[in-house]
Amino acid sequence: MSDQRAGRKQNRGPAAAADNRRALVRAARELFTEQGFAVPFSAIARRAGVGQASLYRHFPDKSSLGIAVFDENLQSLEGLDLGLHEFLETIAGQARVSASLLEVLISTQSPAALELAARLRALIAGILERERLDQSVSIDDVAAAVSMIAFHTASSPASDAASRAIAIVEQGLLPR
Amino acid sequence: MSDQRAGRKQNRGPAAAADNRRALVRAARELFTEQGFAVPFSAIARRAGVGQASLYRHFPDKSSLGIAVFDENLQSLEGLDLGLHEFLETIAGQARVSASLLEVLISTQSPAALELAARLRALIAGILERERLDQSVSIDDVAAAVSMIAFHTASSPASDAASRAIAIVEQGLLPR
Amino acid sequence: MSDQRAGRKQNRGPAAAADNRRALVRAARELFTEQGFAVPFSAIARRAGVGQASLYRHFPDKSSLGIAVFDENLQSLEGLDLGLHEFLETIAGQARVSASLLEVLISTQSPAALELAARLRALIAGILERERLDQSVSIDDVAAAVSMIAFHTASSPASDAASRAIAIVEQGLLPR
Amino acid sequence: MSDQRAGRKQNRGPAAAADNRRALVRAARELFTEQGFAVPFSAIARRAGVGQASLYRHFPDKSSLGIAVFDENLQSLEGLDLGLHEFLETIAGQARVSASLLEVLISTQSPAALELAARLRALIAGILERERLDQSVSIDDVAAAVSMIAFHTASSPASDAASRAIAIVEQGLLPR
DNA sequence: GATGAATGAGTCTTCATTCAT
DNA sequence: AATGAATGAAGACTCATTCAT
Repeated sequence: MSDQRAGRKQNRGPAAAADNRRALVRAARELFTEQGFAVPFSAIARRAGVGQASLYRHFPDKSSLGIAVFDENLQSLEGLDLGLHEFLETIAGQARVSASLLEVLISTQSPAALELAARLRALIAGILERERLDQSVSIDDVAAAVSMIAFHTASSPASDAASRAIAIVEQGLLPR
Repeated sequence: MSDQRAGRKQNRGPAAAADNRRALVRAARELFTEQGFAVPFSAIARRAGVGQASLYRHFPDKSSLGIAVFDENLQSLEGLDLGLHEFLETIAGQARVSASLLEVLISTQSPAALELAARLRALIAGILERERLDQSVSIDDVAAAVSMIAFHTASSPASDAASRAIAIVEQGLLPR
Repeated sequence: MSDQRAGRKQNRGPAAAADNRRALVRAARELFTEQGFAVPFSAIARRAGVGQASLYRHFPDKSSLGIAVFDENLQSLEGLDLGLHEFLETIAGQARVSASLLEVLISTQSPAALELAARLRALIAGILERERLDQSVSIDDVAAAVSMIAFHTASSPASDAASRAIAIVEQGLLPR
Repeated sequence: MSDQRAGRKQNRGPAAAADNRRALVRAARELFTEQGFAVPFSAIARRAGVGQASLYRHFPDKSSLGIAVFDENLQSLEGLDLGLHEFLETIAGQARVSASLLEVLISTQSPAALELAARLRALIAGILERERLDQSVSIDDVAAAVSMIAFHTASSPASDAASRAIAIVEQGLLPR
């Protein structure tokens, strides 16, 4: 009778920490996409193949997980120098995740969340500058547009929900 | 203190039926406003001061309650001959409720829900006619605008969320 | 506005009493057949098209309803002068109801229930006499056989459950 | 009295898993015996002294618990090389449990349930071979006999219900 | 005497969170 | 530091029974 019970996962020790973290963030992104931010916290650990308590060690609550997902999303966007239209399409393309992350921003006042909000605004500012819109379009307007597109697209079953929302909002933002 | 055990509510008999129904719809509207559509179904009975089973007798599920609230809202709007702007402001003014009702429409395919959807479209059609916009603005666009405004305003803590969203969307709808 | 609310059943007064009683017994028999004795008491009133409280007035509990059904069954059997085989087949043919009624007999000690038990034994005694088996087969044995057939047939999904059970039990009863 | 609030149970950690499983199966057997298969699922957790959710972790529904009890029963029988009479007496001796397990077999089509049914038939086949009855008595007949004995004995308050049922059925099975 | 609505207790099931190993 | 099992508190839903009309 060995010490290791069948079916019990190897305890790989500290070395697993980074791997686990990555797996958790990936699982969270998948589940936010499939089921929205309301997924059971425990489902994320299961999907990641990680123990329940390890999830709590890395992320004490769902918000902190959302922040980690958000952070990755921002990082990839920050490298792209997108135009406004592509930016909005990217948001809409991951509408379920985008909406989840906005929920986090709304419900959390942690420094980490505030920092993300600031980075999002900086990202928008860069886009506006690049498109020479920074005189006519405010960051707040674009932020509102992002929220409208994300929540609407995430909720609507219509296949053209995203493109319709983008079309309306884009015309709504541009100077007459 | 009478012989009657405190906490046990009087059974007012069938006469209470209409009162109870009204109280339930009112409580639902309040709680949808305060906490969104995700509010526990049982909380509505509690708020209405009505037994759990009575809630189920009147409304077998949360959707049917949402439909009742929606129906009242539509009825009041149908009498008003609003303009587009006032219409959108009304939606935004009860954003939490509006968003809840849209969730019902999305998640339910019952005949009652479909009828409400049709009435909502008819309401929009009337507005577009009255404003002579029916050639240039589609009902689908306005419906999407309603959804965007409702979900965004319901989610955003910013005090000017509604007016900003309406401004963007209104310009986005109008013909260039 | 008349006194009579739409959808509210006419209160036919005392004249309805006998009709209601009949409808309740019939509904009980149907539901015992379809779903067994465990059907919700309230379902019986609904099926009978009778108010909940009227059910309670006629039959204060499910046992008393079962007794009424049982009584009708016995009355029809008492007029038939069946042979043992036909008797057992009749039991098996209404296995769900038979099992329900046996449950009543087991769980109730009311005079009415005891009287039914006595009548059932008398019925069996008559059969044994007619078949000249009263010297070799005891009433208790037949009663046990009835119970075995009823409960087994009521429970088994096999299509030949009844005939198999009858065959076994019949050979088991007869003198070697 | 320690600092720990009374009523809050120690969390013994994973080490308790096997103990809990055993306690649950034992509690289920007891309660099936005392109250039949209709016993509330939650009562089993209470009797076992185990949290509600732990019960669900080990056994997602009552059927799977019934299968575990059944499995233990079969295992003990499989080692005994019983004769037909002793076999039937064993069934009758635990009639309430036997009847509960038959209910599981009837209501469930899971692979685990089908496997148990197969093992039961194999057990019967072995008995018939050992008693040189395999030419004259079918497995189906014995299975029906088991069901009749179990359900009848489980239901009947008569003290001699089991022996009477066995006597009838045994003569009914044997070749004339 | 009939009606059907009201009531709260009880059961099932899931979830966030904690803990021994 | 990871693991997965344990915990009890909610929430959904149903039922037997009672009551005003």
